[in-house]
Amino acid sequence: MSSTKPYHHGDLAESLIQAAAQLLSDKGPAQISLREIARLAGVSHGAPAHHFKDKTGLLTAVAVRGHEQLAQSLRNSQISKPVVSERLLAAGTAYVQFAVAHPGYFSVMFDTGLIEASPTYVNARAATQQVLTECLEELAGHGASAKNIVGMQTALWSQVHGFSVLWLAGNFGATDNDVALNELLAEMLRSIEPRIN
Amino acid sequence: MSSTKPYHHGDLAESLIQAAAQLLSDKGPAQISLREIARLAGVSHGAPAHHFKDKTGLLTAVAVRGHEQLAQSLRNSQISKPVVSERLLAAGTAYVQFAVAHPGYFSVMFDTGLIEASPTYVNARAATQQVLTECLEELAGHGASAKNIVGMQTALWSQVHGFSVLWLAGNFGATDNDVALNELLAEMLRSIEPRIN
DNA sequence: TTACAATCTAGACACTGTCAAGATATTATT
DNA sequence: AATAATATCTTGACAGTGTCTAGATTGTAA
Repeated sequence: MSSTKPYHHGDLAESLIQAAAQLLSDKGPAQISLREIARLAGVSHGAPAHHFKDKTGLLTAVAVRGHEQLAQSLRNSQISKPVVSERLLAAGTAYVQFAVAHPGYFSVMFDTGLIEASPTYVNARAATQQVLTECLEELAGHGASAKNIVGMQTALWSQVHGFSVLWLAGNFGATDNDVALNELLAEMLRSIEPRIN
Repeated sequence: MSSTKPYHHGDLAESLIQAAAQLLSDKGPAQISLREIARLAGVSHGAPAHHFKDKTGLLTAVAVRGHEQLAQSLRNSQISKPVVSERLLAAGTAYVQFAVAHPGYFSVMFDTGLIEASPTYVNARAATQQVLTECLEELAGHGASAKNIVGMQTALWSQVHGFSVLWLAGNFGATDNDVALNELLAEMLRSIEPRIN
């Protein structure tokens, strides 16, 4: 029986990313340590160094993973919504729902003080932004100018990002009330409309 | 001449808040230590404990100070703008300009992982929110319902907060280009309009 | 003047991130 | 198949951190 764990882990890099995401979700970026992540993954405190340059490197990998998942969520949100205005609402809702469902990932995905602007990260972040851009570009056929698109993407992105941050920080009341969240979010997204000029 | 510094500092609490704000602005919340703040204030590493419970307590005091200043900036932004739509634009611009001008304060003002939800802090944060509410309430006389006000405040706050966060994180390009900031911000605020229903 | 309290220093502790050296396992080469 | 080279992981060390305790210094009030 003696199932002593092997000296080599198998897929430690992946385990570390998942352990980090778990702890980030539980305690937030300010309360986690690299050594605790290693303990949760079942390895010694020095092991992570062979897969990630340092703590920042690991958190950057977590951020990249988060962006990949967020971009995918945004893409999926579009498919079943043929109407443009509905599509914007669906994408915005998907953005916020991702942030609330994965606060661990979300907490590092845009924090330049915790992560590193590596090419991989910059690309992953740009991919997320690209989905939002595509989402807005369809409005061009409805009278919006190219310059107007920039302002509207900035508006949509800022709005759903700000809502996510403020919600997670408890500025809109209890953070675990999904019904209240969806109501307030819909209320917010309904309270404005794109101005085509 | 021997101007040896006195054993008692004089106003250490205030000096610690300012030293913390300085370092927060320079290096961000993740890279600062309580001991370094104490060194910058010219006292030993144990001194802060007599004025703030712990590191979280000091950062909370910084957050309170930040909210006081932001609320004041928002109030000042309203006075010279009699037209409602202009007033919203002025308040939103003031919010973002505060965030960019005082990134140290802004970095802790909404971070529940770094600060403590003390009554003082909650009150200071509520005061900021109250200014935004007053800003929107004037719209009620122009056809907006009370329920609609909630959505619109959420929209305005989320938008300017999200813009601030995304800008500071470098998602809109260089973070030190004030001209580009004001252009993009105006473009964003112009790209939507309140929907009165 | 003398207690008393407030303020600050100094030392200790466990914990952190990172580095270097060594142990163990896998892969490549012959 | 035997051996060399590489990748992976452990262990120990180091300075730095937050926080606690005890003691030194100063201000205040009786």
